[in-house]
Amino acid sequence: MATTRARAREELVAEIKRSARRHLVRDGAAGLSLRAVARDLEMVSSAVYRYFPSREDLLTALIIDAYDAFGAAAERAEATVSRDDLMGRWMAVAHAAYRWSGRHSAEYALIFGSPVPGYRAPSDTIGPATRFTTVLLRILEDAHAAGLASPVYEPLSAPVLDDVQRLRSEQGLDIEPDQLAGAIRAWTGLIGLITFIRFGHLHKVVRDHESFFDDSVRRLGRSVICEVSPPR
Amino acid sequence: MATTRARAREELVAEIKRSARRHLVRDGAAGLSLRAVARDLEMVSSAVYRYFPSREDLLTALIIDAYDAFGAAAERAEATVSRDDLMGRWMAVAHAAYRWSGRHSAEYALIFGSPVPGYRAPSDTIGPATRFTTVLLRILEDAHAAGLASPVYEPLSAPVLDDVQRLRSEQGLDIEPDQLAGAIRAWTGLIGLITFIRFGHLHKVVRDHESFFDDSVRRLGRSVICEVSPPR
DNA sequence: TGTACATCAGTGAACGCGCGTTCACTGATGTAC
DNA sequence: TGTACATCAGTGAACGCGCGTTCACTGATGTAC
Repeated sequence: MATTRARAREELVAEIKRSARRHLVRDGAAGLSLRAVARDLEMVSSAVYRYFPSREDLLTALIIDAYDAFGAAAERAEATVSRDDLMGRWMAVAHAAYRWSGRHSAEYALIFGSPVPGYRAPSDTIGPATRFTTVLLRILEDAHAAGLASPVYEPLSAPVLDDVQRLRSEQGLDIEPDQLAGAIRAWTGLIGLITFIRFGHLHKVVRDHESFFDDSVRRLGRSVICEVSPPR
Repeated sequence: MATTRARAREELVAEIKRSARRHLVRDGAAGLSLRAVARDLEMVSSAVYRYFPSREDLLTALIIDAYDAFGAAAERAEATVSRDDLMGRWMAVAHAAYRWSGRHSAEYALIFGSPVPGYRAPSDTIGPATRFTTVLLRILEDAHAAGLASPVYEPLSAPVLDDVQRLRSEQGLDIEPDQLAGAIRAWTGLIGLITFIRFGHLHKVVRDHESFFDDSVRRLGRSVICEVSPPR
């Protein structure tokens, strides 16, 4: 049974992170301040140190939470689509990522924006970071199994093939190297596209960002997933 | 004739920016400090105000310079390739952008990284920002003129078509809407890819970043430019 | 070419603010017997 | 169930540091006649 103290602790940790996330929006990661958070919660600044040993640890916790929430949003969206609608699953995940990046712009910038100067992410962040890519990989594995992986128009260059084969055996993935390379390109393209749009580089170019996103992401998906079974 | 004073002023403006760029590397945009710059140049902090009326103005100058240098690097690289080697021109520009982003990581983050909290870019930054895209567009216009624009496999959705047509007439571009949309996707893909790699998201995935970049960017290029003339 | 005045560069002090982190302490909660 | 001790949460003061910006001032450079 959790003691009163343990429950109070959990709640306060959550409140600190909530407050920190709010400050992130206004001041960015570099401007996140323990003192500001303490003021928010009406505690004395040194009290925060009972919960996070340093500013950097708080930042790490926020990064982990952000990766986790980002991955969870993808999982939820993907779960609503029928298993064999592979393109539908890709589009659902992509749109979930796009929407999440809009609703949590500061947290998105925290994980996909400029590296925070002087901050080195500890290894704890790796696990949560893979939650999102795992969803993508599952779609691709299913496409591979269903024979719906896109045909290869262009062979990989030798160094890329090497890299991909190493990754494949390291992770024990049941996908052809060409397809795995395609998956990495699709993933890279998706995050790159979201980052580019959310950081404002399309502002004076395109008005309807969401439609442009949809169009681009569908093409990315098609480079990896066939929508109709190939003729036998 | 430039007076002694005017020349001294130009030099000091340049030195201040040089110093500021160095600080950018260590502390990021949010941490850029006029006082640190002043210490660097062994002047009193208030003296910097003779050259830049505020921290924000210095930041703006750095952003303008960064866009400008980025565009200039692209221009130089593109100029070394024969005019009718369209794919070669695309690859040259892409690799120049990639190399520049590595050699000037702080400045790259300044223009393509997370928005600086509380900073609103003035309209002076728009001009320099288009220098790079102008290079890309010229390649595409030449491809169009030479009949080497890639075939269209998939029509644009209505809202994207609208956006692109508006842009085409606004900018007076001599490119088909489908091709222009492709150009925007290629540009977005290029910067998205560079950002993704430079901000470290491929670290544990792929070892040979440059080869992966080359492979991805070549595919991006092929979606817009044919390498051989289509049969008549 | 020489002088009178205007402009500009740089100084030094100050204002008012913020920050991360440490430390000795008080009082409350939890645990072992 | 009750007591003794250990653990933990939160306080308040302090250390030592940083920041942007303003302002009255001195002395050098530029300009107009």
